[in-house]
Amino acid sequence: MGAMSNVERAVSALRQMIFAGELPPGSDHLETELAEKLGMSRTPVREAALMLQAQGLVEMRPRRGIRITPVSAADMAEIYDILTELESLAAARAAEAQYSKADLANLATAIRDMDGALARDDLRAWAEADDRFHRELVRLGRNARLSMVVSVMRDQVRRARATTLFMRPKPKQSNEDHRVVYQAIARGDAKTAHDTHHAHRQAARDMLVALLEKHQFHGL
Amino acid sequence: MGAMSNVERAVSALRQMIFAGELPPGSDHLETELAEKLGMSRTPVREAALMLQAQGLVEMRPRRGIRITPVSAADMAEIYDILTELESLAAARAAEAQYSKADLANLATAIRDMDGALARDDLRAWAEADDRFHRELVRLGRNARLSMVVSVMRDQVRRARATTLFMRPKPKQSNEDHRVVYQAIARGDAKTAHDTHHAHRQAARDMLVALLEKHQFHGL
DNA sequence: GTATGCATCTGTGTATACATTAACGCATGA
DNA sequence: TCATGCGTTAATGTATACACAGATGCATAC
Repeated sequence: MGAMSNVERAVSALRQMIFAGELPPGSDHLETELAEKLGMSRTPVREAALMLQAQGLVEMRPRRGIRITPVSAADMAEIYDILTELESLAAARAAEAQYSKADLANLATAIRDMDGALARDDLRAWAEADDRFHRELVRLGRNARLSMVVSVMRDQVRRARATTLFMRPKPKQSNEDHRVVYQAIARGDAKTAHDTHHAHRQAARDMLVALLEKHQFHGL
Repeated sequence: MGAMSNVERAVSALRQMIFAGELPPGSDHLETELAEKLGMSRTPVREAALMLQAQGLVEMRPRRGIRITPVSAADMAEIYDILTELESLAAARAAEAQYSKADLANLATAIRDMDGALARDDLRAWAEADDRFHRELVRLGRNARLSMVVSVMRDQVRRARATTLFMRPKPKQSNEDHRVVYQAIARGDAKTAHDTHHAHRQAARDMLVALLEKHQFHGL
């Protein structure tokens, strides 16, 4: 049943609290404090923090506590640059892999869901489906390490998105792009898949960074 | 003096032992065993292992010990794909940054050192200077996260290189490429810097993967 | 000879204790 | 008022203890 160690529990709990904003960016938390809150001893909390530190979600500073890493607009630019390159590579590789329509079903579904969510003005559902599309795209690229790096970066993006989702223009062009990428992959056109996705991400990057800078979220 | 924690000591010591082949890929080691060898208790060893695990150098499997991650030819292909994309981006960004000749001194030195090493047939010195060139290139790209990801990937490459260095053809084209990249950066030509470096890395990838497959280093 | 179950044993996951050392406040002096 | 130094306090880094669970080997049954 409880086939889950305390370390794993601590990792999920801390992640959730960070994404929910319960542990705000820039805030410090003592190991003892978190241990008590999670109902376990310091040891698993420390190990969990170590893992989250490796993913850039927290920083452990001796005697100052575990700090929830703040993410500035400049940081987000860095992150998006990496995402752009790696996801585009994944798109190209996916196109080269000669997938069948069936293999691409998840992609198609995600696109449809985004359309639906957009029609209903349901931005949360849109964001969820968008995430799903990008995750699936990377998976199809068949590079386990790339997937891991991307997922770490995406975690950071998600933190920023929580606050910017309702400030940004409606993602209309976005779905056009997804469709082009999908079709390019379906017909094995690696260059188009790559370049379209690259432009897609770069546009998202510029929009988001501008938004963050404008609203001076210099350390969210 | 000893302003270095046991965890830090354990991390360096383990890294060194891994790179030196003293802890061979695929081998398992109990926490107690390593703790004794390093002259400390299990706690810092565990924490060090956790960090190295996040970098993909070891895997901790309950009750089976700490395994030194083996790297197959397929793994190396994955790793090089990531390196190729991210380093090329760094090259492009470096070109955009309008660096002065003085800023690029380290690059120039590395290239000169490679020339010298090649003339003396000193492959070790060549590899060291090559590493230096690539590290500096990434640094000039000014993306801290990218630098970290690349450095993790490069650690893996280094492990494979140790065994393949003396099997590969003399890296002659290599230095031509470096020179072109350098000049492109110097004159602010991002596209040439990017594309040249991209091709450079891809060629290295293909050569190395072929070499590894041929010699059936299926888990070194 | 092979499969199945059980007992043993050992390594890990976690809690806890403790020494160290950096941060903080206060007092002292300029 | 502000800087400097010292003592106190408290958080961490590390060691250690211990319970649990999974692996291993053996015995037994088929």
